[in-house]
Amino acid sequence: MPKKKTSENVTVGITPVALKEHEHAHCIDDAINTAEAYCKNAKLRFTPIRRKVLEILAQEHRAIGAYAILERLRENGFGSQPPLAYRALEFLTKHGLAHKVERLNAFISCTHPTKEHSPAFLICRTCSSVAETTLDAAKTSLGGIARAANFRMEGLVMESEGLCSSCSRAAT
Amino acid sequence: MPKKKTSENVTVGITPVALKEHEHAHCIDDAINTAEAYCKNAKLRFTPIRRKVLEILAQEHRAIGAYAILERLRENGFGSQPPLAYRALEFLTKHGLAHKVERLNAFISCTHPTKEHSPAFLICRTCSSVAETTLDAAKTSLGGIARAANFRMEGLVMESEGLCSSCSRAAT
DNA sequence: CGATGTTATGTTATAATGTAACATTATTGA
DNA sequence: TCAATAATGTTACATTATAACATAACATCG
Repeated sequence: MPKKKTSENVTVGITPVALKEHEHAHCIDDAINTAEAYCKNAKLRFTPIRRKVLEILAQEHRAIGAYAILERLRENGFGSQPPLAYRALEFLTKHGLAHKVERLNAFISCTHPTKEHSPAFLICRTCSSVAETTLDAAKTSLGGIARAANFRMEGLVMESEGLCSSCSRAAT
Repeated sequence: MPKKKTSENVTVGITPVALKEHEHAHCIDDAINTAEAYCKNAKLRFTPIRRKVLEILAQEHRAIGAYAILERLRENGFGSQPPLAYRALEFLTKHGLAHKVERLNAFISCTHPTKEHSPAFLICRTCSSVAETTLDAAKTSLGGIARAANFRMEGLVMESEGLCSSCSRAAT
């Protein structure tokens, strides 16, 4: 992350949503609260381990690998067998509360939960920050090509690796 | 693949380039010939193992995992240690002669070699066919967002999973 | 309540994917 | 032909992910 100010107030350095300087504690609270409300409404069980995994993810605007999550789980008194992490991640991604960043084989908490969307990511190769934005898959250029080919799109992975604004400036 | 006709003449069922019924032998020859010319021109070494890996990839309009490639290499008298496959794949992807499909952790031969491009893929979840098309990364919706955020895009992963035309029809 | 079906978790084992590191061989170019 | 570079051979291991089955928690309906 470009500039760390305090553990509570972090500069994130990309625009979409993980953007700009912000009270980062809000991100975590928002993610948890939104997930809680969403699960309650949809009659899904927001269990302790699922909550903890989302908390872990929401603590950073970066993607985190399953085994790193697993380590954090262990530190918090949960078991440390891979299925624990993968099952919680499956639940969170299935319901749009988190996403997998394919390019990194790692996971990130969603910054636009509840909204039906195709996520897209800007991944900084220097500071590892990952910013999420949303797309209408059908309106992308690939959507047009798919339509012309009678290909029925069901999911879209769109991720760009490069340099975020801060790191790009620093690299000059 | 939607309909197999003969080993030489295969219906591929998506439009972009792996499109339509075609003399599939041409795909393989083209891939090899283009790669050979490209390497000669760029003074790169198109070694036997690199050639064989490209041949293996070009035999299918599907993505193939590194270990499946490795097995094919072994059948052809090459060694079967992972680095053999990964090094050849690194060479081929670096020079745009093949691509990695991130969603599948697998590789596919490029159908638009030599042209500088951002590849994009339509992946059929039923028949596993993968069709490649090209994009101008900067002109995608994510390109616009990146520009607004001063994010310097260096690479783009764009992959859609869904149903190809044939499988979509069959699923009705 | 209590039986029962369903969902989630615990646990072991293993599969699949990918890389580091170093030795040897081949090729290039002075 | 020598030295530098690039490619391959080889061993070992790191990382990511899942199968399979047992137990526990929860829901709900009689």
